[in-house]
Amino acid sequence: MLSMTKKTGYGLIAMMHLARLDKNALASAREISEQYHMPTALLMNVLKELAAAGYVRSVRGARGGYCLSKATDDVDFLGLMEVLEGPMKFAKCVTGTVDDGNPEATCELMPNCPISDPVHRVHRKIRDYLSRVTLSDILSDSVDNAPIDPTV
Amino acid sequence: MLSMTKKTGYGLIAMMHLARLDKNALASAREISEQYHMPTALLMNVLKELAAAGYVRSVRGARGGYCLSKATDDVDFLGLMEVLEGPMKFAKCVTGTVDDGNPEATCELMPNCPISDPVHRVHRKIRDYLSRVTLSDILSDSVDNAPIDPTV
DNA sequence: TTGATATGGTACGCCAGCGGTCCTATATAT
DNA sequence: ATATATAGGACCGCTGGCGTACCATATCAA
Repeated sequence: MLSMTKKTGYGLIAMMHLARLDKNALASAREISEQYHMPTALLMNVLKELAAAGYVRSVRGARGGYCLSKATDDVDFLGLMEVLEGPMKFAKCVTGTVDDGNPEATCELMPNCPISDPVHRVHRKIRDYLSRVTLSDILSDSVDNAPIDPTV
Repeated sequence: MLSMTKKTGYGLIAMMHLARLDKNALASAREISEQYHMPTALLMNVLKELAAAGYVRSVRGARGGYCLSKATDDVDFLGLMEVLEGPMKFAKCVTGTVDDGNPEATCELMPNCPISDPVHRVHRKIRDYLSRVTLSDILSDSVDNAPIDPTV
């Protein structure tokens, strides 16, 4: 249904929280989860994944926690989503990384799928859009309202 | 994972096929499904739903079948998707019809969700984009490649 | 009139993936 | 030494996507 998962939502909230911390400050998974009423154990998993992907830096042990490891301008919505959900696929037959190498990723069912081309274009368009939405945009609540160019 | 369902893919292919028929010609679900190697029973269900929603006209009985009941310019991707998948929800807490009445649809978890606003904007942007992609665009393979305005 | 062919409507089953929990190991501040 | 934190797993229930099946109804053709 074209929806992002809750993990992405939790991750986004956590990233926003970390972005607002003072320099060199840390926040623990427990702190964040309680503040925003998110399931603690689940947010822990999310932060682990974000740490493994290099989006946040972790400090272990008592008084430990997480902080951002990227500038907010360098964090994009698509990247965050793909860390937590795997490669975006607008259609099942569309390979993750904008057709990584093979432009016409073979459809499981049809050798030459009649809708492959337009679906790929829509896929790429949404993907590009999401990759341009940064954490800065989200923090400043300045997500653009101008309509996306409708040309298919 | 932001993906459309197979039903939508099947529906799209069927609509394309019907759009290319001669005037007053019909095509049966069986014909279409066999031509594009789609599961017949499933495509039958899809066409039933499209007929109920007024996207195609049905003729029952032997030699019956389906034909388009709208101009290809009046069929948009979003509408088709929503007929077959239900209202699009970029996030679980986003109500279907672009916040039908209540602009700040209440989040199930958080009274005032910290990401509600930007998520709503992204939701609306993708939704608007998809509503501007028409069956004509898809048929003519002219789906726009210009990037979507990145302002969040 | 009868049979073949088509849609209308609905119910059902399988299964992957999402959402969430829990356990053990490791690191560190007090 | 203990409490607190992350690291890295395994595990599991449930929803939703995908596909099948069944019966009723409509229509063409022999």
